[in-house]
Amino acid sequence: MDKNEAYILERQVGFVMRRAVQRHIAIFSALIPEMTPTQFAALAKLCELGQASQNELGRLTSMDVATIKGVVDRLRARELITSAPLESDKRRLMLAPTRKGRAMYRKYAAQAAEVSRQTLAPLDEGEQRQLMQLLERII
Amino acid sequence: MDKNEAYILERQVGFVMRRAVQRHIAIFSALIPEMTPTQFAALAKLCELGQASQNELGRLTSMDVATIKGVVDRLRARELITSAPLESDKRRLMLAPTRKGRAMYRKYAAQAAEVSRQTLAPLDEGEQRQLMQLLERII
DNA sequence: CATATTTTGTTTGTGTACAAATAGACTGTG
DNA sequence: CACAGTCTATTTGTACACAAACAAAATATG
Repeated sequence: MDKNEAYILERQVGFVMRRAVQRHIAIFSALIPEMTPTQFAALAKLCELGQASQNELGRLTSMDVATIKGVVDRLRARELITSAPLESDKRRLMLAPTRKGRAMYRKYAAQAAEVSRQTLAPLDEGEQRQLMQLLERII
Repeated sequence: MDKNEAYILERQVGFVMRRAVQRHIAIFSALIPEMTPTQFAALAKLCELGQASQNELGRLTSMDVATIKGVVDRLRARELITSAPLESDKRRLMLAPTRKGRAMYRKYAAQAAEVSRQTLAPLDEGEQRQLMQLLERII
C-alpha cells in the first residue's frame, strides 16, 4: 500500500469546496440575515427577468423542482413574490416579484456583492479571477 | 446606476461554488451510490484515527454537533461504526469503525479518489493544483 | 383525431446544515 | 468544597437538495 495512494480527506476537492461554501454561507448570513443565499438567488433572478415560471426559475438558479417549490413557497409567504397559473398553459405557475420583493432586492444587491468580496478577500484580484474561471470550468 | 454595479448571479462565487458542489455530489453518488460524501468523509476520518469522540469527529470533518449526530446515527444503524460512552469522561461518546466499516472504507477509498479526479477532469494538472490552493485559502 | 410522450408542478422520504435551547458532566477558581 | 463557566451530546425547528412517484396539461406522431 503506497503512501501516495492514501486517501487524505482534507485534500479532496469535494471536502474543500464544502468548507468554502460553509464559510461563504456564514458570511452571507452575517451580512444578510433576512434571507438565505438560495432565496436571494431566486429573488434576484426573478427581479432580473421580471417574471418566470417556477420551473424556469429553478433551472436558471440550479434548483431542482422540489427545491425551487420550497424556496418559492417561502418567498411567497413573505410576500416577496406572487404566483399565478398561466392562462395559455395551465401547467405553468408564473412568478413575479412584488413591489416589496423588488425593494428587498434593491436593498440587498450591494450587500450581496459585498458577500462575494468578503468571501474572496484572502485572494488578490488576479487570484480571484483565476478561481472564478477555474470553478466555472468544473461546473 | 452603473452597468458595472449590476448584480449578476452567475458571477457570484457562492453561486458558482454551489453548482460545482452539485456536480461533485452527482459524480460521487454515481461512483459510490452506497453512501453520501458526508458519510464517507466521517467514516474515512474515523478509519484514519482508529477512534474519536463524536464531537472530535465533527470538528475534523467540519460538521456541527447536530449534523455529525445524524451522520453517526446512520453509520451506526448500518453497523459501519460503533459508539460507547467513555468511562473517563461520561460526556463523550467514543466512536470506532467496525470491521464492516473498515472494509467499506477500503473498498471505496480508491473510488473516492476517482471522484476527485473526475470532478477536476476539465482542468490540467497545474490548474487542478491552482484551484485546490485557491480554495484552501478562502476556507 | 387518438394516443404516446413530454413538460410542469406536487408530494413524500431521506439526508445534510445550522441555530437555539436543554441537560449532564467536567474544570477552574475563589 | 462550592459553584461558575465550559464542554459534550441531544432535541427541535427551519431550510436546502435530490430521488422517485404521481397527476394534469400540452405536444408530437402516427
